Amino acid sequence: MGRGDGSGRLVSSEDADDTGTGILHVDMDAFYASVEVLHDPSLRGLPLIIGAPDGRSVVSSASYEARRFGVRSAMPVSQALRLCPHARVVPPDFTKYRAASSAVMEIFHSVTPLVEQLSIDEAFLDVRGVRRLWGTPGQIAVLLRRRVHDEVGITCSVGVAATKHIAKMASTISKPDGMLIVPAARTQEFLDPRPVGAMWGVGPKAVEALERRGIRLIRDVRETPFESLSRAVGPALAQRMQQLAHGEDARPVETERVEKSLGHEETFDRDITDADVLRSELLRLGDRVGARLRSAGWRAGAVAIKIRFADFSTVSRTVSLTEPTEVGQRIGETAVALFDQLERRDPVRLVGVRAEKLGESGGGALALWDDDEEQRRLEGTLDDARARFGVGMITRARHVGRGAERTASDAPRPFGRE
DNA sequence: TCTGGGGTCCTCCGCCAA
DNA sequence: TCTGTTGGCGGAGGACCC
Repeated sequence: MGRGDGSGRLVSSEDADDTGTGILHVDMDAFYASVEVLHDPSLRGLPLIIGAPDGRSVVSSASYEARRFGVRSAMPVSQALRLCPHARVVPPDFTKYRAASSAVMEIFHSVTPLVEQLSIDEAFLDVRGVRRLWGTPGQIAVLLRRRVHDEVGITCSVGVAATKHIAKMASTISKPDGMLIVPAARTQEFLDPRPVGAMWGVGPKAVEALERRGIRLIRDVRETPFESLSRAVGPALAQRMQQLAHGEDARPVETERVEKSLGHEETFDRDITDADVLRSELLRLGDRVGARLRSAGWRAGAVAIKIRFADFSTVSRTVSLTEPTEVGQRIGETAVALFDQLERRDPVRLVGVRAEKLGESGGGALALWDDDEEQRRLEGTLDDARARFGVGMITRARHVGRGAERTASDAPRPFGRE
């Protein structure tokens, strides 16, 4: 499968066994920093921090030279500079990054139409249908890495596996500038010894909750009864984790993405107490949101604001609009109205405005109840639930949350007052 | 010591209607 | 008319991702 290089990094040889694979996850290495080096070769080999040099900025990206000093993404720039005082701080330039990203994505699309761009610097590729053209998944990974290097000038890491989740984990482990192939038959062997936090969607809070119950490795997740896992992290995450821990991940590579919300937020250099300043800021953000809605070609069904106070506590308020809109002024005025309803008037460090498509945010979880004959009529829901949880486990189920499919109306009302 | 910005998804709660 | 139950849905907040 791969060999370690002593740093925890694991890579495969170019001709490693790739039986049963077909999904690639490609991730650029220290993307923003690499693009900056591309534009200014004198930066090569230096510890680089991408982030605004002043104010309350955090690290957007750091070169591997800076990472050696403990610098990490999302760390305040001031803290990063204490760790690595001689680092060069470069303000981010997204125009450059988007151009480099487009060039990379173009290479991917020249190999397969099944490309799912996850973010500016990573993508999934389904290469199962293009073997005749380009070779096995492992050979395609080698080809892509070479082309990204030769044609764009940066390095990337590639995970090759049978599913998206394993491919994603593999690319992370192979970083930087590596490739890791996990043949389908060795999926479980790959997963079992890894920490739960290596799973996609399991963050620090979930790790903490799991470790309190002695669940540290993916093997532990597999061997823990669903009920225990569910008590630790909730039913939705527990279900997903158990499937992933068994190597099950049927999610296809999705080439199209429908956005559900868009917004802007801004942190002030200094905390603001003047409500009029905050109101004009909300109006300005509303205008920007409106402009983006118009270019995206959809209208807001709801408007949300986010206010973060000096103590970092955050409140949000949302309101559905009677008439969907893409007019910035209307969005801004709605945001101001929401703000004026807040009672708290502490100093504010951040304000944000977001437009939502109605009925497409919020929950959608599957919840479980005790036995109830009536609910058995909801065949579709039960079948769906059985498929997710295993046969015989479900006696009663429903979907809850906004945007979820309606199921309860299929059953007779208990008190017959339609 | 200080914690960005742009998103998605999940959980919980309260209100309302049937 | 009142009360209890259920389900839908809006909203708030938080976890997580890059």
